Parts: sequence; C-alpha cells; structure tokens
Amino acid sequence: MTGTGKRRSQKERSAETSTRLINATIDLLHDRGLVRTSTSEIARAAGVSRGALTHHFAGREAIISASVAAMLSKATRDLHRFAETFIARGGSSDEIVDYIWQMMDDRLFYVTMEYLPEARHNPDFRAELIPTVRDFHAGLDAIWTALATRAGVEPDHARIVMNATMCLVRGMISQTVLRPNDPAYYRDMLAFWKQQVRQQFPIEAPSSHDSRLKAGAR
Amino acid sequence: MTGTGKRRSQKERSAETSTRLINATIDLLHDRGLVRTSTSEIARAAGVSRGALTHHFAGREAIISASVAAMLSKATRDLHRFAETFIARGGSSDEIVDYIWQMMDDRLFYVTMEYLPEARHNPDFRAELIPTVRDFHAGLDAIWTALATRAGVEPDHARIVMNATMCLVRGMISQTVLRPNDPAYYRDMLAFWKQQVRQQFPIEAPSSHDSRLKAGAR
DNA sequence: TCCAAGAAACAGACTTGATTGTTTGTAAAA
DNA sequence: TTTTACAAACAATCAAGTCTGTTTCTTGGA
Repeated sequence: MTGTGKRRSQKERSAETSTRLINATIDLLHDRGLVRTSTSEIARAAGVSRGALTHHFAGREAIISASVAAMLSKATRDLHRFAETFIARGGSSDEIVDYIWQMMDDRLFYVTMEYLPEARHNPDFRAELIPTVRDFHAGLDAIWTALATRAGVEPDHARIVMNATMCLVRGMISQTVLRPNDPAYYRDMLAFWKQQVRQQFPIEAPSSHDSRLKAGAR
Repeated sequence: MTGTGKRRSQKERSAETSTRLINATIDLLHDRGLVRTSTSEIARAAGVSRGALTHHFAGREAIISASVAAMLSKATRDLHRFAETFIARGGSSDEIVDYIWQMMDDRLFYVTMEYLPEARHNPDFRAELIPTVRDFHAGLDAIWTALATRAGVEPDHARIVMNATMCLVRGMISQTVLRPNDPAYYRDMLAFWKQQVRQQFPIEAPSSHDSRLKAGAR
C-alpha cells in the first residue's frame, strides 16, 4: 500500500512497521483485551514477524505503552482541531458533550478500560502515561475555557463541569459492559446531561446547529 | 479464629474455607489486580492449599466469578439496609450521593475495574454476572424511588439522576488511577454534583444531618 | 558510477518461567 | 467403611525474552 515501489529508505520501512505494529496493538486491545494481546498476536495482526516487533520495541510493556500513548496523542490532536473550529464558529455546549461522547465511545475509553488496571498496579507503566494524559486534558481545557469566556462564567466552574462531563461519559461507557444493547438508556442520560450543562452556560443559541448525534447503540 | 474447637462439621469446614478463599480473592483483585491474581496466590493468601481451592471451585474463572458475585451481593444487602433507615428517617439526596461514593470507593469499583475488561470479552463470565448486577441496581432503585416519591418527582426522572450519579462516580474512580493524590479535586466534583442533584429533588431539608463525609483522599 | 563493508531491519528458532488443570494420596467426618 | 475435605506432586501449555541467521539499505572509496 504505502511503498508501492521496491526501494524504500530504512527510515520509511522502520516507520511503517512501527505504525503497523502500533495500530495492530490498539486494534487487539480493543477487540480482544489486554490480557489476550500477546506479542505473537500483535506481530501476526500487523503482518510482520515477532522478530520485527522485538527489534522495534523493548518488550511487551513497551509496545503497549507506546500504542496507548499514540492513541492518546491522536485524540489530543483531534481535540485541538475541534477546539479551533468550535471557537471560530461559536459552538454550543451540546456540541461539546456530543463530541466528547463520540470520541470516548470511538474506542478511546474502551481501550482505556483495558489498561487502567495495569496502570493502577504498575507504577512504571502509569508514570509513562501520565504526561500524555495531561496533554489530553489540556486539549479539553482549550475547548471549555473558550465556552466559559463566551458565557461569562468562571473558568474554574467551567472546569468542574468539564471534568464532570468526562467522568459521566467514562461511567457510561463502563456501564455498557454489563448493560449492553440499551441505546435509549445512554441517549436519555446524555440528553439529561446536555440540559444540565446548558444551564451552567447561559448562552443564546447562535444558530440551530445539528446536534442530533445519537448515543452509540450498545 | 472461627473454629476454636477441634471437631467441626464438614459443612462448617467447607463453608469456612470457601469464605476464606473468596475473601482472599477479593483482596488480591483489589491489591494486585486480576492478571496478577493466580490460583496459587489465592490459596496462599487464604492459608489453604491449592488442592482445597480446586476442590471448591472448578477453575480460576469460577472462583473469580464467585468472588465478584459475593462482593456484589454484600453491596446489595448493605444497600437495602441503607434504604430502610434512609426511608425511615427521610434522608436527603446529599446523603445518598455520599453513601454511593463511599460504597464505590470502598473497593467496590476498584475491583469492578479489574474484571470489567474480562466481562467485556468473555461472554460466559459476563452472563454469570449480569443477574447479580441487576439485583444490585434494584437495591439502588429502592433508595431513589423513595426519594422521588417524597419529593413528588417522576420515578423515571429520579432513575435518570440515579444512573447519572452512578456513572459520575464510576468515572471519578476511574480517573483516580491517572490522577492520584488530588482529594480536593474529587471533593469539589462531588460537592458540585450534590448541588445538581438537590435541584432535581426540591425537598425542604428536614434536619441538618451530618453529611460532611469526605471524598476519599487519593 | 560502481562496489564492497557495515549497519539496520527483519525472520524465526530456542530457552525459560509461570500457571493451569489433573491426578494421586491422606486425614477427617458421616 | 464410605464419602467428603484437603494436600501436594505432575504434566502440558503458553508466552516473553534471548539469540542467531538472513535480507535490505547506507556509506565511503576506487
């Protein structure tokens, strides 16, 4: 796909296999879970040998950690991109809640649930992740402070609402595991929350943007 | 401890070792995590042989599943006990939120985080848990419908607030993993939430009950 | 420009350690 | 004496790390 021609620089080869391995790792974390994600399975899913994996990553923990960091970095970039357009067009709080749900429901928090226990019990693993998580939250902050400024609300208060939103969504996705196949439940709860948030940021709706995003059907 | 005398019935012996094994399993799930909880470790922590474990439980999955179910059942019993006194004395919504936080922060949701990934990827394991989880939620319902009736609020609306509370707390405890040592953060968020819930149940505070429960310091 | 070392990227076999389920043996209660 | 509760050795599996070998690219001098 990428290298159609025969001759590729080592940097290109290296970068591609790294990416393939990392993508395969995220896929496996999501589809089969951390405990079922062995280095052999990763190599197989990436279409490379196990030797290639050990060449690029020091060990299992290293490739897991790198993959999670890559996923978080991507989410952070997306977040900043969203913040830009959001600020430019003066979006509503509903939009933010919808975006956060979409983002978290699109594998992000499912994968997070996989590695959280490991992060809890493995200090090295946790320490390596915390900076990336901080960056992610900085991205969130950019959006919410914009909303707060526009609504004339204390940034600290906006931050509480932001964090509550994140916690709520985390909890909702956690619940999908033992309460599956109930999209209406999650839709209604998100609707309730959007209404609560609206009350915290009393802004006149600038235009009727299409915020009819549905909570994913699980 | 339990059996000081020498001669005990087989039923007694059996029940005690079972309990010891289950308690040890919960302890290990909480302290070291699911992946680090081997059957040998469980037996060692329970002070019995691995043979005893295999005699009482069909395998690793069985003892994990039984232990989690036991933990949930205990939480459900506690919930019903709380509901009784809560209804009797006409407690406030703040009390409920505090109780839920306490309960979830007292190992319940930390252990839950350990097995959620397994439940997500292992249909048998999940299927065995769902009924117990349902009972647990029925216990919650008892409390919130009492509050709703007293406040003259739609039970369905109370249920949404209840579920949102559970989700929020789940998300908060999830976050403690990658945002540790910040008790003020969790305290403030819980305070914010209590205020939100209060607005949903407009009741005159019957008496100044002592609701100054602190969010656990993590 | 071409051609050798040399280095980097990859492939695959091998070793070791841990863990699970199984099985056989023993003590205690029915 | 028969069954139940427990103990401990055993066998098989599996995954992670290590190591050795092969291919592909890079580099520097003729």
